[in-house]
Amino acid sequence: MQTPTLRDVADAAGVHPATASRALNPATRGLVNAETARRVIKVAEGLGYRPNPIARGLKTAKSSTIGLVIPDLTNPLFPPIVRGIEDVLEPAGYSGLIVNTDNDPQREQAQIELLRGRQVEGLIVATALIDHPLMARLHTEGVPMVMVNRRPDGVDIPSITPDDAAGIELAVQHLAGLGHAKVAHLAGPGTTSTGVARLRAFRNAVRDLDLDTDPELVVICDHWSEDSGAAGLRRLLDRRPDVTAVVAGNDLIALGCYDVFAERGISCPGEISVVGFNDMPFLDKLAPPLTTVAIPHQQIGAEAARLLLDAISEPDRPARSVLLPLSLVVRGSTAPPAG
Amino acid sequence: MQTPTLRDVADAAGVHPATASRALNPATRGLVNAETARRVIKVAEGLGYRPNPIARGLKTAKSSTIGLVIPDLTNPLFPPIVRGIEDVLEPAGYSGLIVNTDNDPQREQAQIELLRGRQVEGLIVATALIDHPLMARLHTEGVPMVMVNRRPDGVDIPSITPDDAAGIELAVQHLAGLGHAKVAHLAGPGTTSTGVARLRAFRNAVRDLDLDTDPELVVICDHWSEDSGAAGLRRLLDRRPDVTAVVAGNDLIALGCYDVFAERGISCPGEISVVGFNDMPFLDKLAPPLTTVAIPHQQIGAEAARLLLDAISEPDRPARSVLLPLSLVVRGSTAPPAG
DNA sequence: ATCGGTTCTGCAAACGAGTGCAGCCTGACT
DNA sequence: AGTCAGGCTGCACTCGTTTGCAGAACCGAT
Repeated sequence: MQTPTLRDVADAAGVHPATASRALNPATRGLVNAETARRVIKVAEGLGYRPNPIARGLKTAKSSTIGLVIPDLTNPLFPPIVRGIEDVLEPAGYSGLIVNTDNDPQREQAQIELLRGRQVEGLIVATALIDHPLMARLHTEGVPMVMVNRRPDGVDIPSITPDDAAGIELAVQHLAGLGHAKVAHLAGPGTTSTGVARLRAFRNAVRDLDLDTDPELVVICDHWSEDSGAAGLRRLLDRRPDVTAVVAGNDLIALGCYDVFAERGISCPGEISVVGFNDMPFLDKLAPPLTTVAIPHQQIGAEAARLLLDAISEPDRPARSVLLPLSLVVRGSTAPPAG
Repeated sequence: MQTPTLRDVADAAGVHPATASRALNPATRGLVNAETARRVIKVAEGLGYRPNPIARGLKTAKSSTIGLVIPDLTNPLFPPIVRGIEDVLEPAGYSGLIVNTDNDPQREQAQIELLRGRQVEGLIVATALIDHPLMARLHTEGVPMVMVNRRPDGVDIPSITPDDAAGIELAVQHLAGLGHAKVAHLAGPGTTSTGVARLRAFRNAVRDLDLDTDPELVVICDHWSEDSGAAGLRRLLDRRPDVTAVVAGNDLIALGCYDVFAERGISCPGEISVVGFNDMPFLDKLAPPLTTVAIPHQQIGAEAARLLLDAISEPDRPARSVLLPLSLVVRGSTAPPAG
């Protein structure tokens, strides 16, 4: 016996499929006699009836599916966010379809095309660039979407981002408090909102705290990756070997620093302190354990999902954006400067 | 203008929808005049026609979707496997739907129910237990599925697993080669195939290499987790404080050992050497970098996806299972025993 | 007894694509 | 010229569910 269909239930209950449909759907249940409804429901349970979402989707033009666009699931930043998203989506009867773009715009476009082909009802996007024509276009086409972690400029799309400025301020204050005066920043790419926001916050912070404002203390990395971080630190050390502390754009960039420390025999935090950003898992097991700015990953995801579900159910509510608070996790990679 | 439908294409091309359908579908294209087909295809491209998979799925009873059942996406072992899977699924026109079970059988059942409700055409399951009635039932019901990483006993389901025995042998040989005689094993739970296979392999290896075979040197951990690993090592040290090397059931258990080392002031690898299993990302950044048995994560996923696609297209081909080769990655957590 | 109004149920038409079957046309062969 | 085969195309139905509309049954009020 195949999985029973609505018609089977209706036949077994002695009613018309339409009535069965109404009885089974909580929203329309009021239209049918309470007694009949009860009977239909009982029969449906007895048969183990599960409505076919494909058929329903065809009729209602809804897929109960939303697309998750991330750069790379393998990046430890994303799994917790994805879980946060799914934990909200699931009780709402939605499922998430994950695609990886590998930060390739071409691939991103293709993947989003694919998602739209699958009739997703909305998009949660973690690949935003500051200048992102594709996102702008989708937005004007009315595709419900929310950005996580990063956001494009000048487009009124709802977003959930960490409070980058506050996070960097926390990091710089911590280092200044330890006595560091020559603090550098390995910034993320200038094409991402997080990259520029953190850089701007860094500049403000060093100025406000009367630290060294030499522009040579800022190096912009090409990617949010270990390798780019390592390359950035090498460049920095070649220009300013006297630097005593580094605020990394994110944890991966900080990990790149560790590689350079090993390579050049620099002791951390003895000679140079490092602060990361994101608080990826297992950072506490590093040598030394990485001091970093912690963002509430799961909460970011959950909040994003909620926002998207809102946007889907009330399409013309104004875009709402949320800035999530974060905290500094002090571990072993920061210490007062030598001497 | 909404996304164009098959009827739109047909109208624009001046043919009947049925003809358009046949022209667009490579499998049936031979039935229509080559010239007509060309024209229809051209028009379809012009309009940006994308077949609606929901409608197609309704008619063909295929969803082009497969379910990925994993314990927890947040566990670093899984993202690479998932990527491997999706990299194969995508070109084949399939998408993966991920669910997390948190190792809760109740939740697992509910999630799988949900996946089946969404008409997935097959399942890739990473949550197998040795005794797993649910999987056995699904298998007899004819649900195409393949197991990754772990497999149930006594059921003829295709699976992709690492060669656990060979891996453990590699680890024990390495330690024996360094001069260790008192090697312990922190085994994973006996409810999982990997747990028992690795334990059995460990027992064989220590016997074959003439090492200490004291059963007290084996501790079975309740879960594949840091905490369980830490608890296991504490128990071990209380019984056999003279142990000089530990083969951990997996990397998380090994990480738990690191916690105990810190807690009790034990130096690694000075006093105790540790070998992990799986080669999760970033293990090389630990202090000390963890020696571990590397499994080809992406390849496991890719192979699993291929096997499943095969099983879907040829349902009564006999189940094929693959044992993937692995290698030992020697890092800093292993050294000759003191003295 | 008639009417108006509920309350419930059934009918039938969708949604977008796939497909067996019938029928058209063309061309070739007798 | 008539027949037949074969190649294309169109018709109409189907997948499982939802939903506007119509009609049945029943109630109370006139």
